[in-house]
Amino acid sequence: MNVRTLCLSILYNEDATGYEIRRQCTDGECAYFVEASFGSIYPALAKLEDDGLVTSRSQTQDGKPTKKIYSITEAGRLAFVHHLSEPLAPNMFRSPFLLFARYAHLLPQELVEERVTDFLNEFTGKREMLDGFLGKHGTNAADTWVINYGRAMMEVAENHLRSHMHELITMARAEPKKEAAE
Amino acid sequence: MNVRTLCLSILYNEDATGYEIRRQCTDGECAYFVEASFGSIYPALAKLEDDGLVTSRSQTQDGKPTKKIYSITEAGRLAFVHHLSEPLAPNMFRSPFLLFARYAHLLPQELVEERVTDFLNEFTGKREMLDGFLGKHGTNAADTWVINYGRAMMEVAENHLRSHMHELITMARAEPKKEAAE
DNA sequence: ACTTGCATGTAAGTGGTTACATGATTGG
DNA sequence: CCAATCATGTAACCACTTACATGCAAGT
Repeated sequence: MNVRTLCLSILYNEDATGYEIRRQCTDGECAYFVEASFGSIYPALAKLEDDGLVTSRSQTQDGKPTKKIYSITEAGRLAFVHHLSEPLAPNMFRSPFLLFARYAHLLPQELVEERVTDFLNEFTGKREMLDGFLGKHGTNAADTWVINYGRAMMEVAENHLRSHMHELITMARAEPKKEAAE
Repeated sequence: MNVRTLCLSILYNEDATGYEIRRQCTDGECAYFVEASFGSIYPALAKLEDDGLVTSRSQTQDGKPTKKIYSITEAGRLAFVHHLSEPLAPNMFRSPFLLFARYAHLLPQELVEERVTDFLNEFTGKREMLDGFLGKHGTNAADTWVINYGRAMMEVAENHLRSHMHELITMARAEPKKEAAE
């Protein structure tokens, strides 16, 4: 699932600038399962325009830079639906934390505690963000379904961690780091 | 968390060949949160050897190709622990399926049903794989912790999907794809 | 005075993947 | 006879990230 498709998915619902698309990827409802930076969004939009899948118009604003608003074309809508009909790329979950956790016994306790707390907070933050979206206007049934799925996942992660984080922390080296050479 | 660190993490516990490292990434206990292909593992091992973090010896076998067994050095162990002590890269979860799900209403019902079933089966498969590791020898406390964490996540994903997949399927277009032009 | 938000874009670099090249052995 | 497993490695390619370049306005 490349950035081009991601842009089409957002433009399917409403016109947007590159900047707004990026904001949706950072703070929007799909922030927990997609990612994209400016460096990939702007070239993606330019290419989509070359291919006739989107059009753009510039809008000057006072006090703010001119923005370039993109709209999806009929060809863009078709291409997007066609893309969704093809086999999906695999879901990927990569967790440096879980790799870290496997070696908890090699590391100082404070560090393990800090990392596990960060990990927990990540989920708490994301769950709260998703909660925020549920109350909002203009959220259709499918969006709500996706948000609820995310919520369910964040919730177990939180609960599981709260119940079991101390097991991991007690596996860590009790002595402070500097005494390791003794 | 790059492939070099991944190789060190495996070699920390036991000697291995590039081929075996890749197998552990595909079928091993950390298969659900890391990934690496031959094209990244072999160059990574070569570079680790250049840097003196691993050593290798060749072993001829009859009926099978000669293999190159890598061992971690003391410098490699230190580098690995040092790497774990540094700030962790963010966890990443990317799900083309969830993007797909948001547009269920645009797609034919059979397709949505197929994709959601594939998604469910992915979790069932992974949970079964993790169950298999729990019964095994030589699994230390931290590994068991990580496996249990994974199990917990797979389990809710499964249960949530089984309970809610039909909601998503009913959002899909009831008519078959080919009649879309009518 | 400094940072943040708005806004677009490019260039260099990275960290991979995919496909290719090679080849013996075993099992269906 | 074909596919899969074992086994190593390279080269071309790709998608994306990071840092850079630019600049004004509003808030702290």
